[in-house]
Amino acid sequence: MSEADLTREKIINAALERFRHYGYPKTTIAEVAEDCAMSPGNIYRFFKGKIDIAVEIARREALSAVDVLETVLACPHRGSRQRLEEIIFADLRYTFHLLENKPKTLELAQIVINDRPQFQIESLRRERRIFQRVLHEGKESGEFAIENVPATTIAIHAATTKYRYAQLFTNQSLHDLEHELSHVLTVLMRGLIAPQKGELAAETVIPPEDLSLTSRE
Amino acid sequence: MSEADLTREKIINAALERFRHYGYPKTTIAEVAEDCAMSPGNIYRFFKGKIDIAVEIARREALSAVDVLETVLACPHRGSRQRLEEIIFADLRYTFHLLENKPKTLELAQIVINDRPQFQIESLRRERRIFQRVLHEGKESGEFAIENVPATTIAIHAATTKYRYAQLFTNQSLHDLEHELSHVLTVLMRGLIAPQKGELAAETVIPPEDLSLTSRE
DNA sequence: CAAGTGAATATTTTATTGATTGTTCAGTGT
DNA sequence: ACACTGAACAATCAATAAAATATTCACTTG
Repeated sequence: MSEADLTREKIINAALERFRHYGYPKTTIAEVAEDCAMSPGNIYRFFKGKIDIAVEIARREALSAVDVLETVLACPHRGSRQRLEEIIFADLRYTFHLLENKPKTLELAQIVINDRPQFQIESLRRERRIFQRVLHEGKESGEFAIENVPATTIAIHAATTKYRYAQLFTNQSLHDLEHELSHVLTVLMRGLIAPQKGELAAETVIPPEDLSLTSRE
Repeated sequence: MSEADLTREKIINAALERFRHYGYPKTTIAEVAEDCAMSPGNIYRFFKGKIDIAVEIARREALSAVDVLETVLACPHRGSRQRLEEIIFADLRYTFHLLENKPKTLELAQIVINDRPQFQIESLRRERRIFQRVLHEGKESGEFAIENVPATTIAIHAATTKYRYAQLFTNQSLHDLEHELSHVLTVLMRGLIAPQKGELAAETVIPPEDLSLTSRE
């Protein structure tokens, strides 16, 4: 990593700390510069403006959120249904805890999206790509009866909107949301699973929470 | 209707006009009173405060929204699937046009919900009750294979959250949303419909818009 | 010349204050 | 007793002045 890149990282980390503690608006460039033992002006050799530091931080947060889902995806599983369900539950739990433990993260994301609407669109697209992998694999294995994988991916993603950053929509408890989601998934899965001579697919069971995925500190 | 009730109605209508034109915050009690040819003080014999006038107006709006869905429900239909789908599409279209044509209505609703969170909970509950009627009837007729009607009602309602006041979540066009919703409904309906020896239920077709339901002026 | 400074400037935020508005209530007329 | 008034008071808002901050840039430094 070049010298310049290291300086850039130093700035990002200093800003991250400040944003987490005091929030984006109350963090000044002068403070970040001081934390990095440099002058305010020098920040601008690495970032076009204050908002661009926030964009970079939010971009990394979004990528690490997708990483959590990828980790779930990588776990050995019995079938596509279970994989898909665990990913959606992981999404609910990860975003729920995020808003509970690091409320400034949401504030930052909203500020970034306000300035760069494209940011949200791309984050959603990345997430859908993971869903699509599972749906595709489920279709190949014959577990899912899907005619149009991209359209169905969008459908599953849209139908579970309420369970991403759920606190934005409702003040239900996580426990409540998990129960509700299990009912949603029961219907969705019955709609996806290849019909077996008159038998109804089983109800969704709430998977145990994998605490190793929860972001701590 | 008693004399007092008539005065109350006069106040509500005057306030409604003002709220629609100028919004809640920029409407003063003095103005509403003047429109009613009475003194500001007299308003308070009929409403505890300014916010309570807004609550009453929002309550009526919410009831008339449910009425629209009831109207759809009352139309003669071939089956429960079609009824349910038309209700959900009507919901999307009605709320979409509402936010497009009467943006002050949303502002008012948000102000009311902010002060009276219970208001939203009850509105959602009223809507779910309509869904539940259709699900129940579909179960009785054998068209739907549902074990737990209340839980499934909650599931269908939650899965279609994105299509109520959609502009709050996305800036997709109505046309886009209708397409997306048709995919969501395809999966949901396959999950609801009693399985028929290995046959996949048909894809959802976007129903024609019934313009008589659109709120005009 | 690459890395950085810090004072100057433009923009945004915050604090202050005067004006407006929501609400109350003693009082008027019926 | 009832329907209502309008002035008084408290709470809120809007305008603006003051302060803080983001950003630029001419200028060191190594």
